[in-house]
Amino acid sequence: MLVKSEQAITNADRTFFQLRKDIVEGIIPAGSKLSEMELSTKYEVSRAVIREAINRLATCHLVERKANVGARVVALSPEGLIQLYQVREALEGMAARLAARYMSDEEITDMQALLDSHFDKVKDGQSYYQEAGDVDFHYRIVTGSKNDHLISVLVDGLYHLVRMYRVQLGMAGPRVSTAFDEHRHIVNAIANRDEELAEMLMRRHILYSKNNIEKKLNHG
Amino acid sequence: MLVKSEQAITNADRTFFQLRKDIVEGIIPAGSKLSEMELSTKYEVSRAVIREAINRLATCHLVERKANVGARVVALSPEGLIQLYQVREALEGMAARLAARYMSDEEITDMQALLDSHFDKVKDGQSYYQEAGDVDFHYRIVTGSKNDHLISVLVDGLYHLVRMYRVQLGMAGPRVSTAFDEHRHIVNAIANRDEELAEMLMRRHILYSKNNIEKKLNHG
DNA sequence: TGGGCATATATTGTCGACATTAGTCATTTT
DNA sequence: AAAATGACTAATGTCGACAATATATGCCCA
Repeated sequence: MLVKSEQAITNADRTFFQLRKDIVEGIIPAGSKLSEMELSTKYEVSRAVIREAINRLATCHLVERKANVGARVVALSPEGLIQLYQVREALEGMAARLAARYMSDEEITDMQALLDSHFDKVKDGQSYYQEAGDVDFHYRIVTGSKNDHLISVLVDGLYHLVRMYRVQLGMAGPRVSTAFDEHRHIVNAIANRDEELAEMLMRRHILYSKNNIEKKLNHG
Repeated sequence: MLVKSEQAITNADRTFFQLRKDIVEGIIPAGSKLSEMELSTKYEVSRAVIREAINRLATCHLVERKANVGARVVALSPEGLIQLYQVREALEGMAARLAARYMSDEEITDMQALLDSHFDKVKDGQSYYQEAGDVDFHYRIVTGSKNDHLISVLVDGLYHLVRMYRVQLGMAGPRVSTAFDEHRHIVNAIANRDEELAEMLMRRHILYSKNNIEKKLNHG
């Protein structure tokens, strides 16, 4: 897994990261109320830093805040999941297109190597790396787009919500081998600088993921 | 112009809206530093509300903040503009697709009427309404997508940056009549529930806009 | 008994003061 | 003389207390 450049400088940073982690992993239940006083005692910081952390979480769409009332952790719903994947399809499709245009040959080579190593690990049945591998792949494509807005919206925002759904609804996969083939085809399109195909394949890849998760939501 | 549902409840809200307005309209110059103390005296509120307002502006990508250093208004650049329109193309294309799927017949009828009224005004040469009409049209499509993420990212975030570029680089149009035809075609596609066409036309519409603005940037 | 109003309480919003950090400038040392 | 180091300054980060608001409680009245 890539080491994120998110480095906690200030207390507000640390508290924000910790709160986000606890929300994504369900330690703080979805839909629950966030009391500033309560959290400030629990995390041993002042209310000001809690407030800042909550405000940041609100911009990630991980909590919803109402003036003079307070903040609640978002509720997970099938509609929310569908909307999330609709946006992912649009943004990551564009990211793949831009990656095909802007990624350097070296970046592409690295990504191919990354895919090879992931393939070996998955072949050996190391299911632990499945999600990490998937995250890594999408992360590379997005950063390869060289588009700051795209990167920020996806990496700082949507991906945490995606992970929250995965963790709390227990979506570990499978769909591993087929997803790997799809990743390969996308990388090939990018290596061939075929923007059109890269975008189309990425959009279908995300559509398939959505359908897979929806199926689990309904039948599982 | 639609009345936005953004209602200022708290002082931080008011200060945030005011600051955003002043930044978008260039009253606070692009690239300039935002001093918390200075602003707190200027806007007659405490540093805490200024801090919250600045944090919110940072999530809109209107200012950039560095820990222990401060915040600066974003700098306008051709690359930034291109990146902005790349994201718009992806998101509004998807919005048009979803609008074709989810908008009610009544909403579509209203939108057609809106377009008619805009056409009359533009035909009479009321150039004042050109930008307002364009904003209105895109706003309807986005909200018609019924996708909260899409709506939030575009309406609360990117559109203000778009307006900042328009205002400060003096992009009033023309391209009015041709843009109107494009709007018509998009609405027709939505009325026909043709998702594929609606997305494609919207993406081309935004691409044309980008090319138009780029041309002005280079030759004007 | 049920509804509406006033009070009470607990939470959020706001503020000014203190702590900490980054940047600047002068001094010192090689 | 140039570079490094140290204190100084001015900004941001953090805190606890006060003010304003929303919700809950209980009382009064129809």
